[in-house]
Amino acid sequence: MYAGGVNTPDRLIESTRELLWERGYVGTSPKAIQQHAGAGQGSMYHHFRGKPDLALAAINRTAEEMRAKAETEFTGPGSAIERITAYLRRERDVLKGCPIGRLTQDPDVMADRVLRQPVEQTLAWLRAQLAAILTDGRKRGEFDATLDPTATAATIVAVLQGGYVLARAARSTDPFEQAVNGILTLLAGHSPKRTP
Amino acid sequence: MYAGGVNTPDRLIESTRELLWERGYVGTSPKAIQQHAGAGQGSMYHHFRGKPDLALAAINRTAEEMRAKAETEFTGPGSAIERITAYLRRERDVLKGCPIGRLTQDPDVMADRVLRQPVEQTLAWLRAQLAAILTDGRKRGEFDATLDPTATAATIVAVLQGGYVLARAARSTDPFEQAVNGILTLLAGHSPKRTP
DNA sequence: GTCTATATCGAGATAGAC
DNA sequence: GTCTATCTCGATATAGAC
Repeated sequence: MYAGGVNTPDRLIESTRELLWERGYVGTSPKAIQQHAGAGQGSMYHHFRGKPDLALAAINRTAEEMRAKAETEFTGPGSAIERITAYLRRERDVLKGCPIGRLTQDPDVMADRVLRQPVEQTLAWLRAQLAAILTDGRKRGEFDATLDPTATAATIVAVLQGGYVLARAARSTDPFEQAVNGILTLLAGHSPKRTP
Repeated sequence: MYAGGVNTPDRLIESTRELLWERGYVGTSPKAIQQHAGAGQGSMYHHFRGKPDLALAAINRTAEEMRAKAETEFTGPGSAIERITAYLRRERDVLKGCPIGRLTQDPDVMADRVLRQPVEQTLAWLRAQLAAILTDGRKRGEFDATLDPTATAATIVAVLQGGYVLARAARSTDPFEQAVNGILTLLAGHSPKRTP
């Protein structure tokens, strides 16, 4: 109830965000949203045209929030590897997984151009940002020349997304943390300063 | 129709496997399974007690198949890095994702001990196998001492699972392949033979 | 074993009163 | 803006005939 929102449309959006995160699009009913938001049937259909409309508002807000959070770490102080470390080690609700990534498994979301778009864009943006940071780091001599920024960026985002999957399967954050530690160790090994 | 099975129970299981893969547990109805299998209502409920029972049979079969396939690559010829490469680069239906990993996003699956178990076990087994291969590789001098087999194994499985997510979001296999290339390059960089 | 009939419930929405 | 009534389907079965 009262999912953080001030007015009814806001509470409906916040409730939808939470339910989409926990149960996905297919598993979330209008009725469940209404109950979670403490809003009536008529109220919901007054403010939104239906489930897809409400879901779009929820997904957009989540995507925006995700980018804003990542941006503070990406544009923060420190070397490339430090900024990437800050991003990967940020406090997260690991067992709940990624609210955007999980939507890629939702057939009704992926079948809808409009709902799919923020998912597509957000993950593409993440990869691009990390690639830029890696390119920057390579210029500053943090990584050797064999490191491909685009490929490595995809690897890093994949480790996050896959780390969530492993954590959920194990019902433990351990595999997530191991995966993050693993990629950071491997990245450190690509420093030209390394003495084998 | 006729989802590869010979008899009715078999066709029902195969149909369930395909639908679970495409639409998940919540998004798959008994009716859809029956139509896909070309079986009637009564027929399905004669052979299986209901949707969870049928799903369990389907998930178990998928899990078994996944382990069998991975095992041929893990126990194949070649160095540790070669076996890992063979596993990661195997022909896959990348855009469909991992039929086991996707179940971690299914609230009704994760809420059921029995349905959850094969998911949990399969991914744990994968990590353990890769850790063993990495330990072996380190003993043979393929990797330097800083490489942690358990952490790196989690990273590798996460790259796969996350690579699927990125590919689905982009509706392209490119990010998957980039992620795989990225992790393989990073692993190669951890060879003690490397001259920086 | 398979078929059809029937039952209950929830999903997703529209209509019109207040 | 919000509420209640109502509607149509589909989800998920059970029962009993064939």
